[in-house]
Amino acid sequence: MKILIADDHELVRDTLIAFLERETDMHLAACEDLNRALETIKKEGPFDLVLLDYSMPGMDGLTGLEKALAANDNQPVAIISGTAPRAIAQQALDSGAAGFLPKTMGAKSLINAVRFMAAGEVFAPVKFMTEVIEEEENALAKKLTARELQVLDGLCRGQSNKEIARETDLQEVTIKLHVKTLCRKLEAKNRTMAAMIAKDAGLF
Amino acid sequence: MKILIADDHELVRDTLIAFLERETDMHLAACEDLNRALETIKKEGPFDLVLLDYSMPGMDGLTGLEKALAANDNQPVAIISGTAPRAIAQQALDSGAAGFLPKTMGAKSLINAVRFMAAGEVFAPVKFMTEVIEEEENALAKKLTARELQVLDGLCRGQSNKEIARETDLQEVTIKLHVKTLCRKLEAKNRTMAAMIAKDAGLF
DNA sequence: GGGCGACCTATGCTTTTGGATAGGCGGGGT
DNA sequence: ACCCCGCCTATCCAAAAGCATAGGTCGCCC
Repeated sequence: MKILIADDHELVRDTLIAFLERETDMHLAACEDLNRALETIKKEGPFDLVLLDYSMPGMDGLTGLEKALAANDNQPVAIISGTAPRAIAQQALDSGAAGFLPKTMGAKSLINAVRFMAAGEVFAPVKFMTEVIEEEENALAKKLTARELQVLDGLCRGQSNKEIARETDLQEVTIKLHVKTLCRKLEAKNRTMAAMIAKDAGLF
Repeated sequence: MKILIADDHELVRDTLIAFLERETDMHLAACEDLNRALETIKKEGPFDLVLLDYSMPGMDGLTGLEKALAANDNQPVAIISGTAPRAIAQQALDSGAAGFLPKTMGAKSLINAVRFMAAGEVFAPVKFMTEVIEEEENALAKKLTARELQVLDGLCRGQSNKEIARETDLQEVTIKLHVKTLCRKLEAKNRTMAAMIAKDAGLF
């Protein structure tokens, strides 16, 4: 099993290699930026798995991923990152990455993840992928008052102002006011867009 | 490493055990329903991983999962199923399951998944979790004509009828018509609800 | 060739939204 | 005490959305 690791932090490369070599029978290669990685892939044939650091010279977001995938005959290429948020992880997977590894992962889990991806499976730590969603919820939710959230919930269920007014025991005009401030705070043009933004943020 | 497998299909139990014993050094136990599984857990102490079939006598949806988690000192308990849809998988993970294994998984991947979960990670096959979304997309999308999808896209971006009309080079009244038929087909009361339904279905 | 469904347009009408402007009430901070 | 802010209400108006009804083209299938 041939694995290529590309990361500009020498420490990360070395520990990763040391650990994988000790615990598995994998054949490892490493380099410190994308261009060298691409060269190595061309020279030493397709790897069973390529690990790319997300913030590494030459990566340019996810275009580096696509280049590596092309170079490696569409064999598994995964992204590894210490800082990238969950949204990047999702994008990476959508772009055909074999997985996404946050550097916060335990070493044992990492080995298993590597085995997984080399076997052709797609891997992403469920914890990481779901945890951060809650953060976003709060980030958006804490900008809104309790009332506004209540009204926003109504919007997301497609209720009219009148219906929301009945449910909240307020006047219809008041709901209009809240809808307007919601649109301002969420930078939405109208109620529908506000509802979509709330939905996108994982709220409700 | 101690693993307990509970499945009412003897064939599944046997092949699983045979495979895991041959490929790993795990100590395996097996039983054919939830009650026996709970007894085994109590008698033979906490397991490093418990695999529960989702449709097995005594499971009663996910309450069986919770019982097993309690019995096993909150050590990893995972759900394995051949038929359960992705929604169940999500619920299971939310309820504290260590993972979700569709029976369609390859044997090699399965071993890795077992290792993973025994190590305390949460596992779910990304392919499975995202694939099914596409099915739903189509189920909804194929009820709609091309035009209607085009209009629905506009709704989801919070556009007004007029804006959609400009983009599609149609009259505003025509957009109104499509919105109406969309609401009928999607069983929505208004444009906002239609947009939310589309979003929920994973469309756009 | 007739029927049917997707698609487009039109008119006329009511309801809902969205926006502006203005004011009252209560709590928290300076 | 004063001001600001969240919250609620009010009135007026214009725009957008929703609904009904009616009619036209086109392609497909029996």
